[in-house]
Order: sequence, then C-alpha cells, then structure tokens
Amino acid sequence: MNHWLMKSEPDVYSIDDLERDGSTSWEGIRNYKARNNMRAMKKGDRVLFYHSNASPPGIVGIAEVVKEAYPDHFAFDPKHHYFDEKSDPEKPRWDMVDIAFVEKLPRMVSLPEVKLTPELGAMELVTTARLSVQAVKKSEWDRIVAMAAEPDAGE
DNA sequence: GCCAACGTTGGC
DNA sequence: GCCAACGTTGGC
Repeated sequence: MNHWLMKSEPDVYSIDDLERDGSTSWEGIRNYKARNNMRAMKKGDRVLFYHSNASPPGIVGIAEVVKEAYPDHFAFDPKHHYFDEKSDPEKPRWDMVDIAFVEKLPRMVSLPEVKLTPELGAMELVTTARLSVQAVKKSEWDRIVAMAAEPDAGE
C-alpha cells in the first residue's frame, strides 16, 4: 500500500465536507506531476488530507482511495470551471480518483510543525511548491500520525 | 528550443 | 492582499 497527501482549500472542500459526503471525486487537477501521482494510486492506498490556504495550513485527516484513476470528464464541459479544451474525450489529458473519508486526526499537524520536524524535512510538502497531490513515505506517514496523537509540541 | 509573459498555487 | 515559486504558453 502506498501513501499520499492531497491538498484542498477548506473553503472549497474540507475534511468535514468529506466526512459528510462519505466519499468524493477528486476532479480539477491540472498539473501533470499531480496527475501522474493520481495515476499511480491503487485502491486501498491511504491519503493525508491537507488544508491549504488555511491559518495555519496543515494535515487534518485520513482518506482512502476507493476508485483508481479515470478520465476527469469535467474537462470536457465548456461551461464548467474545470473545462480544458485540450483534453479530448477520445484521449483525455486529465484524470481523477475517488477517495473516501477514513478519519479525522485527533488534532491538526500544522505546516509549521512539519517544518520543525527534521524527519519530515524531505517531504514534498516542504520542498516543492504548488504540488497538490504528492507521495508520502511510510516513515513520514507514521510520524505524522504519531504526532497527531500527542499534544502539539509547540503549545 | 529559448525565454519572456502570463496564470495559478498557496504561504504568509 | 501580497508576492514568490513555478508550470504553461506562445512568439521568434
């Protein structure tokens, strides 16, 4: 099983929205690296749910891949926000996956806290700007989950 | 194929 | 709201 991290702006779609909905499709990814990561996802893979553009931003929950990559049909609809004329229904350029709610973490592991943790310094969350779907190492995953089970060291 | 212009992400 | 980072587009 592989591990991932997906960013979402809580004003647009939060972990609470996912909990309410149970599962959702992850459309609108328009970055090749992020798309390729989604294409590598397997059913059952686990996903850290990250709130971006929040104060503070951070990891708030866990989701699970329930449907592997399939064409992002929103790219075909000229009236849709996610329309991309370069994505041909015969040869789709963009894919999406479906994820399901697993749990909320006992507390948020904030980005500042991640940055202060040496073992997490190599995460793309820290090293790579503007990548909304990224791979997470098992050791990083375990560390983050363990941190969420304990009080914030910074408080 | 280079690179300037432009658009978006996302931290702060 | 600002702006750095950086991916994409398009002129040449």
